[in-house]
Amino acid sequence: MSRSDAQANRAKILVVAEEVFGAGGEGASTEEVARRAGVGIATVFRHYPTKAALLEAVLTERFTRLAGRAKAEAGAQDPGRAFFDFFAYMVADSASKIAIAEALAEAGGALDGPAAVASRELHDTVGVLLAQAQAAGAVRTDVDLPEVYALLIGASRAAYAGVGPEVRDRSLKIIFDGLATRP
Amino acid sequence: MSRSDAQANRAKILVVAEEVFGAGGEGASTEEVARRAGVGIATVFRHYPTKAALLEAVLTERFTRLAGRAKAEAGAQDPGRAFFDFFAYMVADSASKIAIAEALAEAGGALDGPAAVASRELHDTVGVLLAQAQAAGAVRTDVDLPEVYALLIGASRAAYAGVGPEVRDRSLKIIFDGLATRP
DNA sequence: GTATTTTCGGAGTGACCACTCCGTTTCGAG
DNA sequence: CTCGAAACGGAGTGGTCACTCCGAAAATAC
Repeated sequence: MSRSDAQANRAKILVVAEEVFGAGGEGASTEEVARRAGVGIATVFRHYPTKAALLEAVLTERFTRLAGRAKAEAGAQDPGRAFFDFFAYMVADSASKIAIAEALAEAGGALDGPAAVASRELHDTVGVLLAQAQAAGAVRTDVDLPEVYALLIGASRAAYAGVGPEVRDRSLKIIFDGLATRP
Repeated sequence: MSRSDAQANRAKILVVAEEVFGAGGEGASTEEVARRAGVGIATVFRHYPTKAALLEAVLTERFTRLAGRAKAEAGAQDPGRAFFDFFAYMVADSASKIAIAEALAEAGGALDGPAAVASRELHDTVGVLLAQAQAAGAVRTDVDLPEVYALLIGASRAAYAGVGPEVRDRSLKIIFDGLATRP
């Protein structure tokens, strides 16, 4: 059993790290995380032995949360709406999370460990949403998961740039029009 | 008049820097550039006084080249085709050029100096291509330059990720379908 | 061919950052 | 309250990287 103050610190570090890496990308420093969490540097490294481990913990947390949200949508009564809603949600959510978008971009390749598992889970759940939306006639049946996922990644990364919410939404609308079945 | 060997080095450094930053992003080291160019570090810094200056030179060069290509397309007999061709060309071209895509993403905001001028020129020329394509009836008239440019940036950044050419082309096709006028 | 001047190379320098060591503090069981 | 164990903070360490200094080398002028 670990001490309760240690558990609290561990949790706080995770939360702060998500903010810090979200704002500054992978380049943000561990000291910044420690400072903003109100702990010493050593405490961060005690809980997460390397910077990579900390980043992995952040990503795992985030992928898992997104996958959970996607799964919840997967039960919806309107699969078309569910698909497009989740797409828009994830893009908007990534707007302040560079690290996530960066990691997503890498995810095809090099990730390993728990984060890779969580990433795959997210990927697969988006696949389910897509299949359901296609079955319901809301999304063209001649598009496949790889290109849809690529669009999702691209829109997420673009969303981080100086692009405001209005432009982001208009961009999404164009993508959605490209994905939707023709009336 | 500068010595001819110095001019040759200066040019070679620019070319190599484009490769190195293209492959490794802004994080790539100046020493790497020097090594691959076959010159000493001091030589790089003599020609480009800071790393930022070197990066700016690379970006300026690249933006100017892209803008030139866009301008050439602007005279084409089929403006719709010209617009979509240039869009696809730029995305494919960015696939091996992270630094460019990153800089494009920033371009709304913080760039300054010659690179900013070149970036704006590219932006404006894309605007011309868009307007011509719309006038020719190839692109929906209810889309505007900001969202089109956002899509261009997003697609360029996504293209760098592990996404292969086939998936990239299928993603582009979806975007193009969203941009095209309905039959 | 020699003198002069430009350019070169690479060993330094200082700042930054991931990560470690250890004396001190704090928790919680008895 | 007391005491041992668990956890903490922050000064230190090694490595990396942007950038500088200066003696050596090479190019043009004559």
